[in-house]
Amino acid sequence: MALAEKTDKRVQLLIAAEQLFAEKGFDGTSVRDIAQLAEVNLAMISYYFGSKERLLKALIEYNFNLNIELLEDLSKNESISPMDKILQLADFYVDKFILKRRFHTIVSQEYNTGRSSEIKELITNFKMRNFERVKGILAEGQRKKVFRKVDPEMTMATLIGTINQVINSRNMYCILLRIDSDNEEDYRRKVTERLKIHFRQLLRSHLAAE
Amino acid sequence: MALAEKTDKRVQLLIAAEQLFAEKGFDGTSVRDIAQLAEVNLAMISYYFGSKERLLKALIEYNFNLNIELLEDLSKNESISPMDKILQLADFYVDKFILKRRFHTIVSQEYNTGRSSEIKELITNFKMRNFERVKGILAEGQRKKVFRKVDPEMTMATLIGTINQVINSRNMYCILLRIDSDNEEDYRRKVTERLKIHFRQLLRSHLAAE
DNA sequence: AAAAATCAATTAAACGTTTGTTTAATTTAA
DNA sequence: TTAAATTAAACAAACGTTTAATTGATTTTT
Repeated sequence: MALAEKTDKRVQLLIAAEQLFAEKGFDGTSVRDIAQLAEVNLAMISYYFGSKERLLKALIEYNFNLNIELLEDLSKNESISPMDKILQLADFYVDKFILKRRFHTIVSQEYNTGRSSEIKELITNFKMRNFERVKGILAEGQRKKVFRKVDPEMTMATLIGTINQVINSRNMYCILLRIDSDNEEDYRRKVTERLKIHFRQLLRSHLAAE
Repeated sequence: MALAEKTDKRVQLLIAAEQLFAEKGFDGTSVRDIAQLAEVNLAMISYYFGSKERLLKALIEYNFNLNIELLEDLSKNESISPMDKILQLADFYVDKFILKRRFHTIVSQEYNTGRSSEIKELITNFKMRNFERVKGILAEGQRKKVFRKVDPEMTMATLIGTINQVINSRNMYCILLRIDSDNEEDYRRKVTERLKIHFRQLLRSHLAAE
């Protein structure tokens, strides 16, 4: 708690907001909830971010700008086969989405219901960048005759949709996979492994040329 | 006639609530919004449903109890091969989820952020029923040596997750698939077809025994 | 080096709206 | 005449945001 007091209050607010927006939704969370969890005066939200909505925007912008260069490297790497490339990409998405599951839950919610077109554009751009990356690998694989012809948009929907489904139905998959919902570390490890194995089998048979 | 008029305003409220909850979220929608769109006095919400939350519960219960017998028939039918059975089930889910996309968006939102444990249990039960159905077909296919061994929980996540991804990122897929977002009928036809073809290819290669 | 000035950080309190719900009166239908 | 349906108005509580005052630390002036 002494460490928390030392930390920047701006960061404390972002952390608290991420947790609460994911658990109760943007409109279901009051600025007083956030301030209380962050142990910060509620006026600091306006002071640092201007408004509750700009706090959300800052949260989204910060998370979207993480790890982008990591993915660029993978896409350009010529020494990896398309199949390994897509499997590594799937692993990357699994790791990142599961690790930041709260944030990605917020993104899912906000893309539908959010009233801010600024935020919607942010999310659309992020999704587009990800899709272009997948589409590029699929095209490369087809050019090299190691992938068969598939629907790139639907394949993307399957990749991201499967992960989102597991994240956004966490309660259910904790029951099905017999995972203690309170043990976040155990949840992360088990779900990550199951998803990666599933994708290895699914993507191989879906993409491999006959 | 008399009965229809009696429940008329109740139905109008349910229809308006479905649209608004899907577009702006449960907490983002006020009872005044709903009453205005339904052209009904806002006190009628408490009169008919008791509260805003019980209105949501009524909406969910009503939609979950549709088409259940239709699915039971398919599962029990012994004259259909497991592969055709799972493909018909996928088609069924695609049709139903796309047709009732607004409702299923609400379900996705509310399963994470909703504070009512009653509603969460409703949704869990619905998801469980669907999973048991899929799991049964997968087991039958493996018993008859026409399916290989796959992860049932993850396969379910892929099936429902892919559809949900398309529904919950509607903006994005309208851009990608060059669909006029305002033409609901065109959207429904094109997305439904793309999803069904994709599933036919994906599930066949994923499930077929070598 | 002490005092004064400056500016960002922080606070409690108050602001005007909007929220979901209830009330009590009135209309409608049987 | 009775009960259900419908209404406008009122309710307290919660909402996001702003205010004006105060603190704390750093810089400037004396």
